[in-house]
Amino acid sequence: MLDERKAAILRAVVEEYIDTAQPVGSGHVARAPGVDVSSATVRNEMASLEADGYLRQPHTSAGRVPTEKGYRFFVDHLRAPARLQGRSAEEVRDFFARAHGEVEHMLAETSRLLSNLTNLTSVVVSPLPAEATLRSVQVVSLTATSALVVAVFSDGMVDKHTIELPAGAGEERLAAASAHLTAHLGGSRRQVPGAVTPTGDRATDALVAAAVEVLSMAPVEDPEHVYVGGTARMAQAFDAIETVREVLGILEQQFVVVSLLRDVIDRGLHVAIGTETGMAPLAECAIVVAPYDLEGERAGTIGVLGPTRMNYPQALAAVAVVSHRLSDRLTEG
Amino acid sequence: MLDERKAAILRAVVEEYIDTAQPVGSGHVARAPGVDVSSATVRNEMASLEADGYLRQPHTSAGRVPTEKGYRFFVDHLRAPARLQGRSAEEVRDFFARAHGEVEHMLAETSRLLSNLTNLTSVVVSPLPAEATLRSVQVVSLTATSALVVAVFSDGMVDKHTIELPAGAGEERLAAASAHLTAHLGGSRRQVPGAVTPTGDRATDALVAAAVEVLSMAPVEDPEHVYVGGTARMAQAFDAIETVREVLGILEQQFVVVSLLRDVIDRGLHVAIGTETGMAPLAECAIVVAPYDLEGERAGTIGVLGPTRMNYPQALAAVAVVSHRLSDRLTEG
DNA sequence: GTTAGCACTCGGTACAATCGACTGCTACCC
DNA sequence: GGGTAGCAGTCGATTGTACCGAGTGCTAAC
Repeated sequence: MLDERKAAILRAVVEEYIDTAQPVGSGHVARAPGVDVSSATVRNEMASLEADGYLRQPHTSAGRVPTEKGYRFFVDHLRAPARLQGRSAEEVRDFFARAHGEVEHMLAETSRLLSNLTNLTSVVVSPLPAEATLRSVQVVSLTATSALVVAVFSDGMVDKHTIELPAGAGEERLAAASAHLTAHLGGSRRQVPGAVTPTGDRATDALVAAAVEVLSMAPVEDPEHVYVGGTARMAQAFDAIETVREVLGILEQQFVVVSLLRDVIDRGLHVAIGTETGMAPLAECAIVVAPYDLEGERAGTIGVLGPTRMNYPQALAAVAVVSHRLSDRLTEG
Repeated sequence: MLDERKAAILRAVVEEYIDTAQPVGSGHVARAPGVDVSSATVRNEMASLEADGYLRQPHTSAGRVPTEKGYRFFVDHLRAPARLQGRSAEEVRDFFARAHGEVEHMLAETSRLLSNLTNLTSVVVSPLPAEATLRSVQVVSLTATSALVVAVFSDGMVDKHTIELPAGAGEERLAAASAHLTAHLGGSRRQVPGAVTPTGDRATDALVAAAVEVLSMAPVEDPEHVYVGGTARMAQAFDAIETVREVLGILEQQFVVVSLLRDVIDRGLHVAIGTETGMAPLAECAIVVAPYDLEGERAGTIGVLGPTRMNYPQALAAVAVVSHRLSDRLTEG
């Protein structure tokens, strides 16, 4: 553990570096509020902090830069939980006041909001629909030989799958199949049972079986949705174009992004810094995440992604407030 | 119009520049196949091409670089319509052979395919559903006070909207409303009429009216979908990070992207180069687009976006082949 | 009309000198 | 003993200079 003075110096270095992106010298730190010693003393302490792995010197005769360990200490020992700035708080309030429409639409907009608030790239993962129950199944003919199986879940999600129409399936059979499916599958979870009791009518049963088949393989087809916003801000954060390219490459792989966020949450973290993310291309990035609830249950995750020298207090505050408000909005609306 | 020799020289400059991204000198051009004159002659011709605005000199003692006008001439006078490379053609065939699932899913995958084929950023705009007719409307209760209105269209698209449930709307009323809505709206276009003949039952009519209201304002809520893929490749194309940032900023505004593509198509173009795109931040970009059909009607648009020095023959071939195959797949499947 | 040859231009690179923002260390002070 | 002032030293960044080479325009010869 660091004594109070070392902590204050480390804090000053991190804050200054976040602000300027330049190595921080002892002079600047000595001038910082909360540090009331001379630059010489600061130098001694910084040498000690470097020995302990909190700081790093890009080269002799340069200032210090925080290491991952340094950032980690910084976020673990933030003074106040940090409220959102006046303007930003207002923006969030306005947003949720006029938020409306379907869940998907709102999540997409939320991603935009987060990105605007933090000036970082944002990620919103849609709810894991494990908790939702099936409310209705409808088979609607499209052409003479194909139909659409539409399943409505209690959380407002809709799954759809095209099927080939078995021969001899008239409108009345479609209606019968729809009614039968809704009656027998209604209330079940996303994982639909593999078979349903027969209706007695041969052609209807063929329809029902086809519908059940596509419904039961739903999870493969339709993974959780990810809304990524503000990728352009990634290009501002780094001046090495190669880094930008790598990070964008990661962001394009939705599956990777989802498991990244889930992984961080599962480890009980709110912040993952550099290699803590477990992904090599994100060595120079950090993510700040928070889960959001739907009807009291953990549903999805929101987060922001930026350079390790992001403004952590601001990002934490934004993510926390938005996840909170989003939870409220989703369960009440 | 350019004589044959000037055209050959211009072509050589463009091809070399696309390949190397370096200003092209007279020596390289003289050595190019199809140009059988000395470098001195090439110099004279290049000076003339520069005077006519086809080429540009970054500085006095540098080689030449094509201008927008130069690229334009190049694409307008391509020798062969250019088939796709062996490997790529195979990739496209494989893709459409195993393509399956819903339209949305296929379009998203198509975007990935295009991006892989061309090594550029790709854009796929989903079909304008003007031609689709309404097949079924279903009102499904979610909670005690809210329900979901699910509309199924003949092209397999599904619209959904949550509504507040009027008091006293039991399951049987929901069913009645669903049946009534399907009966009276079935066959209509995306633009739903503002009112429907009453059923005679007060509570059911309230439900029907609420459903019709959200359905008729559908276009505002749910604009055409855009699938953008391979944004990471944008970061490879430019070394000025500022350019990357601006272009990514554009790509995040779905509405802008949609109207950009539509605008190009409407002008009867397949390629828009630099300022031809009409967007200042895309001054260093070019786009190659093609419409695709659904049941014989123009439906949506696909395209690629890259630097003005992209490989036009390859991009044109890829976009053409993919749009063609996609049209086939959509109308047959 | 084409081409060889030549003088000239100018960006890029390599190298040296200088500058300045740092550091570590030592000596001194309370 | 802990804190501090002062000083010598380090090293990236900047500036200046010389040079190289790719490429040009022009002229004279074929």
